[in-house]
Amino acid sequence: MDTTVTIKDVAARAGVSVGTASRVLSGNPSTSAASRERVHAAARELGYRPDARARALRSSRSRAVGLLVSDVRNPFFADIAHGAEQAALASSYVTLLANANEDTAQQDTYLEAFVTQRVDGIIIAPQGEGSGSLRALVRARTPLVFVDRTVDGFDVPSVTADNAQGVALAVAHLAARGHTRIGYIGGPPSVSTARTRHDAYLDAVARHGLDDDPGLVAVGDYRSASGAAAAAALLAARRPPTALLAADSLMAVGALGEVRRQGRRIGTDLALVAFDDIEWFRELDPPLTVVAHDARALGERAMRLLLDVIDGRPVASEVLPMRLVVRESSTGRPDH
Amino acid sequence: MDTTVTIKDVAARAGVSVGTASRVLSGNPSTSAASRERVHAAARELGYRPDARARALRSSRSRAVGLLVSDVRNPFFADIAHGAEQAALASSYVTLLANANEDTAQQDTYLEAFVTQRVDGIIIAPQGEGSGSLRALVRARTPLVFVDRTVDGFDVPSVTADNAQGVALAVAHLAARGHTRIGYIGGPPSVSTARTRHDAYLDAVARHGLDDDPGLVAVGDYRSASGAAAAAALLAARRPPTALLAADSLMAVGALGEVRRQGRRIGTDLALVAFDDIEWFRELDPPLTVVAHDARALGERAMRLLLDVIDGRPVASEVLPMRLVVRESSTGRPDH
DNA sequence: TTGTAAGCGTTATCAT
DNA sequence: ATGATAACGCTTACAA
Repeated sequence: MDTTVTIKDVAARAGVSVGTASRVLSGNPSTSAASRERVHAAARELGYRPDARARALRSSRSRAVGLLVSDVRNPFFADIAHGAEQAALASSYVTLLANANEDTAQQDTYLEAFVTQRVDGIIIAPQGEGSGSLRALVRARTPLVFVDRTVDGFDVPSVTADNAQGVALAVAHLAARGHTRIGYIGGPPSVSTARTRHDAYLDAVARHGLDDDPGLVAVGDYRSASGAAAAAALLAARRPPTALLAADSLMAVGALGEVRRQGRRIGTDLALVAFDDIEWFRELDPPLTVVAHDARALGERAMRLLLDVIDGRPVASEVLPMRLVVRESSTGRPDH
Repeated sequence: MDTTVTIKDVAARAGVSVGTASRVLSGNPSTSAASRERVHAAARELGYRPDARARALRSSRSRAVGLLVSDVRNPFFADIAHGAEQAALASSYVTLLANANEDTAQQDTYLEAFVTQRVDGIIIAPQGEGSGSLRALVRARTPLVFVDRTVDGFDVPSVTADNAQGVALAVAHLAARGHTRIGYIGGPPSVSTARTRHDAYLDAVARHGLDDDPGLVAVGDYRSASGAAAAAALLAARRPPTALLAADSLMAVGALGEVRRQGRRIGTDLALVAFDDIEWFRELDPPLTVVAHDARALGERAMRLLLDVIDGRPVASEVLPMRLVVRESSTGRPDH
């Protein structure tokens, strides 16, 4: 029996009007202790569950927010999602998690779905340049927050990591250990983090007076296979690097595999530093040195920012620090 | 300007009644070519986005489904979520993804949220024994499907993997390579997959006439740290195992780390077989032999099943096969 | 403090 | 095929 209990049933059982029932249930102070008592009792007995959609329709607040990440299967974004979700839950918001799957078309599909669902706001780790749907959202003044990545020309509050600092730390660490030829495996130029990290790499190389051979740079797409390909390209060069810096965890894993297939050993033959601290990176052989950001905090802060925007509070973008975690992949003695 | 375009605006612009506009927009055949033309044009020009909440309120179908996984940060569940989401999208359903975070209380919180949102159905990878909320859902005849795990005493259609077969394959493989003492790192008994796998292990050990020493079994909680602890316990035994079978990917990673810390080498000193094929398992050193299931297919099939239930079509539970992927972690020569 | 009633955006019923 | 109109479950003026 699909007997949905409505507020009407609760009111009837409590012997009050629906108006009173509604006021009690939504915490309106204009209620007597007596009716509060009886309404709550009735609701409990009937197993009443308010209909969020009806509520939203009338009050034009859905208490639902959309979160669009570029790839849920990337542990980094899974952590962001986790952090954001927990923060939303704490403010009794529901999170609709969508997965763009590194695909601009799917990103737009989901943005449309969010609009259709009339979410109160959206957090997005944007793909490439701003799509039409994204532009439309900004024009419609939909509460919006960027997380991890940004898009040029969009005036949207964001929570990002200090990527430039992260790269600087990594390069300084490798330089201090005597490396002068640091190979860089970058991400897709369409993503803001990839651009920032690449620039920071060039900058740090110059500042430390290291080799700025363009052959030391290879570009991937933030996926495992591209990291392997990039590593292969860098190592095949006439004068190969003695250290590798990978701009993303999955590409680092790919590079690791490629190096092993070539019969060389990370940590001793070749140093490796990766972005993103994934839980199991410390379990690899050898454990990986990483430039880490707190992905969970990133998601949490982004959600708080979004709720501020929704409530009309003033907001400012945030940049979270990165830190270097040194493990064996970069401390074995390089063979040069 | 928060100018939300409603169907009323569209109707006015098209010069028809809202009834006609609604019929056109929702594909009702009782419409003339002329009005179809004009309504669609008006909708396009105005940038009309139907309000899913209002639609759901009136039609009592939300075209939204809930998906509750036990841990989004576990790659296995991320893959399930991905598969389910894609299948939902193909039938123009929206997926609300929630994360129980291996916590029964949060599981209930989200189940409540799903009810409040009036989703059309729910897919769940259940925690422990059936909670009150879960029981309430069954009683209310909410369309429900279990994925990966089941709960005893609940008559709910499910999509699971053939865990018994998977364990049998793994044990047969190790037995064929001469191992007689296979250490087993099991999951929490509160989870159905853990129970099934444990039983299958005992069964296979008996069938192959291997050592059934109770000291060869250790129990973890499907998280990395517990895998390390379990491995430590097994290896500290008077007569340690020559091979390890881990009932979960994260515990396998933990075990890997522990073995390395003890200065022993997986593949040569000790064989290791893990459950779940994670993308980067093949990049580990050595690459891991796994018992694999297609997590994405699991999610996809579960979603199809759910949509069948929602539409009142007859359904039957499905069991997907597992397969053994042999890599170096189990093929190095064991030292016995 | 409480009841009454309008209305949120949409679909469904019933005439026409 | 189309137009009025009621209804979905809820919140919120407005009166009382």
